[in-house]
Amino acid sequence: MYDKIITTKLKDNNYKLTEQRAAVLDVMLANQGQHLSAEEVLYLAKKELPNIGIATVYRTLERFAAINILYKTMFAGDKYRYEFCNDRNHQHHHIICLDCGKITEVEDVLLNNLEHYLENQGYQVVDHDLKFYAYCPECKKK
Amino acid sequence: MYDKIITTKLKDNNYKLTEQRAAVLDVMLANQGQHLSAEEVLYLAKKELPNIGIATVYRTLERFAAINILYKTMFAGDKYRYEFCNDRNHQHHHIICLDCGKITEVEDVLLNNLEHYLENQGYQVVDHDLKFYAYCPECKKK
DNA sequence: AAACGCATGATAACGATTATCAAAATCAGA
DNA sequence: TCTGATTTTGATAATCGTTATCATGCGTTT
Ligand SMILES: [Mn+2]
Ligand SMILES: [Mn+2]
Ligand SMILES: [Zn+2]
Ligand SMILES: [Zn+2]
Repeated sequence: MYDKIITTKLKDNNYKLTEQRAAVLDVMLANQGQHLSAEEVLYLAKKELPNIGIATVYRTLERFAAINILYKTMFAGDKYRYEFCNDRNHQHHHIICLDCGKITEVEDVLLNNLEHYLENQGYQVVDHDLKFYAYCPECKKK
Repeated sequence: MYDKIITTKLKDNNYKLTEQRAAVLDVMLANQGQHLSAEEVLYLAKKELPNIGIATVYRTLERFAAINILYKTMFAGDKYRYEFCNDRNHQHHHIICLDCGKITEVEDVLLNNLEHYLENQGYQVVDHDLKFYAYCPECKKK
């Protein structure tokens, strides 16, 4: 029922798909493109599984992020947010509007140069995280 | 006694330089290139001013960051770190070694392209924050 | 059935930051 | 210089996201 890539990742990490984990996964799949906090995931998952607890949500999000089913990031130093991560949107970055808080996404293209440079310096780059703080077109007009 | 740029920024924001604030500023000036937590700043500032309190340190760091005397950033989702910010190192980015945790710095050069692109899209980019997670040359050898 | 191991949920603990508030210092005007 | 207003400070309480703990449950293997 789930995408083959997902079930493969789960199996490769011999990772049991309990009903709690399925509920979390369903929430994340149903909200692609959104950046949900653990509390928001709990709220949504309770609709499918009313007795699920916050600890399980945290544990599940953490593990899904570890096997790259989810992308975990923090935008404003307050709390982590999670989004479903397929191979299309894997490396993308965020523009956070300083006025309305809206988050939009940027493709990862021009960073490859910089990474290659660092690898020539002897680094082995595993990941990067780029955020732009800006006024979005709507807010800029005001 | 302080750089003219600093005193100007303080005056422009009619910002009184109390002995507590001077102690914090001294700590940051004496530790350029380091990324200090509030707790570490407190520890160091107490050597100059033993009665300074943690609340004042937080308040002072916050305000110095607001007028761009300090650069405030968070590396691993745990706590904020601060570093002195002059006009030379203003826009730079960090490589965090996933093994030893060492932080090194990257000049900000290749991001201008991306920013220009976003500005053409109607954004007004104010700041950006880029972190690389990598193995540093020493740790890569192991 | 018994023993094992992993998963769960309730809740306590943690830790960084912020809020509160009374006291102290500083400032502005008479 | 007195005086009242304003700002700053330090102790400490409160907040809040996250992690740790632990007893319970449940599926699997002997
Ligand atoms: Mn995103
Ligand atoms: Mn730095
Ligand atoms: Zn906006
Ligand atoms: Zn290293």
